[in-house]
Amino acid sequence: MKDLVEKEIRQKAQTLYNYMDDVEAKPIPFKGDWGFSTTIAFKIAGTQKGNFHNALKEISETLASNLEFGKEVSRVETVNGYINIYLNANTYAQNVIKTILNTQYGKGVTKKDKIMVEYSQPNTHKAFHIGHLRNTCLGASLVDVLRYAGYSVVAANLINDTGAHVAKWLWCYSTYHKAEAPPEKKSEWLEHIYVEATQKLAKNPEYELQVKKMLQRLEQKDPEVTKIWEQTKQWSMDEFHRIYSELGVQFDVYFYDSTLYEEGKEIVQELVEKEIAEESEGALIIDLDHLLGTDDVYKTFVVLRSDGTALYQTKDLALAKRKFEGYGIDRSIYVVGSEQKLHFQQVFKTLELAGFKQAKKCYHLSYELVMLKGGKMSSRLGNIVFYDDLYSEVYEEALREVEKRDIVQENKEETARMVSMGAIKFSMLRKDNNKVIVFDPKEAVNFEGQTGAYVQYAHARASRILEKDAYDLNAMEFEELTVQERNLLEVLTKFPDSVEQSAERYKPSIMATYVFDVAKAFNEFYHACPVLQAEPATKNARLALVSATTRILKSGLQLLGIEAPERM
RNA sequence: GCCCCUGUAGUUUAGUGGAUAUAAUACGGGCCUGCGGAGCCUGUGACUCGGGUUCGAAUCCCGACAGGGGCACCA
Repeated sequence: MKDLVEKEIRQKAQTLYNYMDDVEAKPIPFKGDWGFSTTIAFKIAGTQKGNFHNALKEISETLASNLEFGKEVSRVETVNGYINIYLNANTYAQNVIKTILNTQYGKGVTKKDKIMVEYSQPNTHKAFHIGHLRNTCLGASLVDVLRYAGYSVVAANLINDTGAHVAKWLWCYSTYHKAEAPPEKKSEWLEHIYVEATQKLAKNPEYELQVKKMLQRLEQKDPEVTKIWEQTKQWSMDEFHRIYSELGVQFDVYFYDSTLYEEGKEIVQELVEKEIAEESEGALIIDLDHLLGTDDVYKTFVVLRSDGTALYQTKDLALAKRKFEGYGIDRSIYVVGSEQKLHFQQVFKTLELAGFKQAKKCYHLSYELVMLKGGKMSSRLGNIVFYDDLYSEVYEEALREVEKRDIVQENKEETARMVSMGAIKFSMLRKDNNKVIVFDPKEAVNFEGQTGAYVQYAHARASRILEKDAYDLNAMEFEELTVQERNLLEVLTKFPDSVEQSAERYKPSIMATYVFDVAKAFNEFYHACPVLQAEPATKNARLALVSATTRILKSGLQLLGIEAPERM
């Protein structure tokens, strides 16, 4: 409908005023008025000479009187230059509900771009913490949102299974924990050894040499080291797969650092031959500012350690190429924390200098950190909040809540699982990417207000009504629509736009906010408008409306990776 | 010092140039035995400051101020 309104305005603006730009219709911002509004008269008046306000008045009135719509529009009027198009509520409501129930509402048209989204990127030999959780929720949701918006998407993960942190871990393990097997909680145990290594090195810097040696042996595929590495790495991988399955996250491709550094080193050699990379203090570097003619922006970029071992950036150069060459993608998105912004600018600029054409199609989707009240999480300080601990705490709280209600007799554990997972994911997604999340344990176990549980609850309530009676779409007839019905319907019609916005701007937070708005509108409707007790005609119409609402809630939640329980 | 991000009710937050700034939470006051009170209604309360662009600025530009992150062999 919005499209139709926009199209009609665009057409008349063209024929009457030769106005070629795009036209946007927005909802009339006043409570109780249902329809669309456009500010086009302001824009046309702005291009004309003479008195602005006279022109504005004349244009808006001429345009308004020339607009022609079908029976879904009740009237058109102008107010201070705004042109308001009021909807015929009953007819429009019927069409909206039918569209929602009979089509894949909000599903974008198939787009030609194939996009790779790389996210999660856990480090083996370390624990999965709430920082990874934000990344993983964000990436997983983005994949779903982009797919729903019509893109073809490859979900990729990069396992950081080699490098300095692994060498540090292996050193500590083989000198102090030789042949030790992990306990049941592998994740935490792995992390402990890493922390122990860091502490030992801080106290005795002379051990650094041993770690360095370990890294070299690892890269040279020393059989003894490789054997331990493979075994211990597997423990990490087991944990990751368990966690991904709990989160309901799936990847199409797994990349491993350990399979990238050799190719990375070759690329570095080419860069040396092209005189892009040069030697400095034994290491190979790229003086980006010098090459690009900038001043202190891109800094120097180290691409190979002085002992010949690879860095993260060495591998990233190879990975960028492998993505485009191996998967036929048009765009490559890296979901990585904002603290690595400079790193990716350096990687992409280097690729550009090296003549890699798709360098401009690489995009670092940065998001802000998850912090604690006291500041950053750090292994050294031992203040990391692990995913496993967070989950069990929230789960216990959800289970206590569930047990208070006799509506859920069976599947208490399953319901608690859905609710706790929903709470965690929603809290990770509802904020804008570039805002810091300060993790608060009290807030994490809260199921009131702007939370996943609130949205799920609305869905459960709506589902329960539908269990109790059936409706006939063809006989749907609204009498006078109540404010709450109109408001709910208006919110429902915004779904396609929210999908598109989330996808184009890479912001699942838009979908989270949207889904909350739907739940809010539904709860208001629920209290004001009886469904099952209403007169037959109204009951039928309201049942259809409730049904449409559950559809949207479920689809929206799904795009966030959140399940929609029917009872809770 | 340089680069990036963020400044909106006490706190958390929506808002990619349009009318009366969106919610949550906290605090105060209410909700009839009507589909489930993880809910609803109601009151109090906000655009960091100074310039500029524009018919119109929370939104764009410039400059302050405040917080966070990054800047050579970590990822």
